[in-house]
Amino acid sequence: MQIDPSNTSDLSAQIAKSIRDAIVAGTLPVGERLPSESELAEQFAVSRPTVREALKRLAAQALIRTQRGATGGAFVNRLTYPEAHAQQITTATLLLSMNDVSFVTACEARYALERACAPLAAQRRTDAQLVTMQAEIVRQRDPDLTDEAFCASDITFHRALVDAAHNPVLSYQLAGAVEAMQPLMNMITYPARSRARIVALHRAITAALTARDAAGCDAGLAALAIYTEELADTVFAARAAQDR
Amino acid sequence: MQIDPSNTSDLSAQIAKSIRDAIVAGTLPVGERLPSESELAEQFAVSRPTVREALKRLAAQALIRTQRGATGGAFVNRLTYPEAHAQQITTATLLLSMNDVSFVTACEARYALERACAPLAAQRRTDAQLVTMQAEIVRQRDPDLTDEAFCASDITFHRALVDAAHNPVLSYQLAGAVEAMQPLMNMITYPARSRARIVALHRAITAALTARDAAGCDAGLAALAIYTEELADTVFAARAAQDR
DNA sequence: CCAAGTCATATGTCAGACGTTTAATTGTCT
DNA sequence: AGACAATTAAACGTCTGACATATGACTTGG
Repeated sequence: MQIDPSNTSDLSAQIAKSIRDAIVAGTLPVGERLPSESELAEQFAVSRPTVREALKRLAAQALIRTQRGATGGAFVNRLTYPEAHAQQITTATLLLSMNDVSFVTACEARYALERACAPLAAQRRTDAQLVTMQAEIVRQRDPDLTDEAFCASDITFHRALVDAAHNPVLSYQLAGAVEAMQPLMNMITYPARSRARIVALHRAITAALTARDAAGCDAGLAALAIYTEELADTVFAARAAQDR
Repeated sequence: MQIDPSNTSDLSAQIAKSIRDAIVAGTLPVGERLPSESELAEQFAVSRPTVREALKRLAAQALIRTQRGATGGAFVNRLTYPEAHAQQITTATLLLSMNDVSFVTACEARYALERACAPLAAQRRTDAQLVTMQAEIVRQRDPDLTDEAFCASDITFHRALVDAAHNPVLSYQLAGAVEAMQPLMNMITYPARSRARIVALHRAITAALTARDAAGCDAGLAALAIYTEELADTVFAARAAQDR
């Protein structure tokens, strides 16, 4: 492994890229121990702090993990679903919050993705998912529930719906997207949301899933999407009136 | 901004988390310049290399960008779609390659996601997307095309399909997933794939999109999904026979 | 008033050192 | 001989101080 010595700056980025490429290409398999920091420094002909900066970059992406001690070092990390999921959420959250993504765009994407797994969920849902969803519905009917708790329950409900598809890749993709969008959606729909209506739709979706009714599940999600957009319209109209 | 001084290790991770939280919370808005490395070192009561490691972690996630020179420093970066997209691809690629994701699982997720945007694509596709898709079909009919080039063309085709939904959030989510899964799919379907059949399905999908026929588009994608699974069965059967 | 040179600032990099963690090795005692 | 305790070595985590380099701002001369 060597880097371009002519490029005078950002050595740590070059080294990080070099190692990352080796990992992606499979040259460094999962669990493999990288050379020690001193050895890497010698190989790349840079100082140890520079190597360390490169390793920190990789650690931030969960590509490696480090261990101290005699048999310590940097090891190629197996990227787990929870880790990838966490990265997905932060990235998506920042993307949404920093780019003035309109509410309709986010909402549309969220429900399009969620409806994508409705057929699979209807086919494969287990009792565990149904129990989770029903429990969340019970919680959501409690009038004393704070708005924050209602949101959290909503996320759990939809997470169970996604998990019912029993496809980890879909779960990873969708749950990340849904969770990242939820704060945005809540922020906007808080003032106008009618819990009763939402709970009714949640019940309808759960019932469809119980009956393994893919079309019904899809219809429920579609209705939820429409209702959410209505809410957004109401909120935006109210804001416009207030600004006047 | 302060950190827990009792925790004796992983100071750079703590500092990175602290700054990341400030960015996510909006305390540090986009474009804002962070204090200089020396100032941060003083604030957190650590040395400059430690601060630098923390900053490199954030840079690896595209949360900040650094500039050298007199008015330089670390600035909160606006996360753009291309950046998020690139991160998405590396994460998803590693997740798939490191976790023995079965082909059917990946394939199922990929087509479920792609079908999610079929209705929107049928409704909103512009001539530009149709032109792109038709051009790729022409290229794919060239018998001299290498397997690699055929793959690349396939990605471009499906990317145009996704972009036709005209929802940047969907594009970011889906294109990342599709691109990450493509190598896996190609690796498995290479030996058995019939280009003529694939091109025929691509033509059907493009025709449906031209006619703004959402159901037809969905059907075409469904057929492509089924065909891909058939291919996988063939390949796995052949491998099993070879192993005997 | 403009242009060229100088300066200050901040990042990028290096060298060397010390502390801490951890496991393997060694040594001693039962 | 075997088990437990002390030593040792390897590696990461952090610090100090320094120098190199890029770049905008200031100063100065025409």
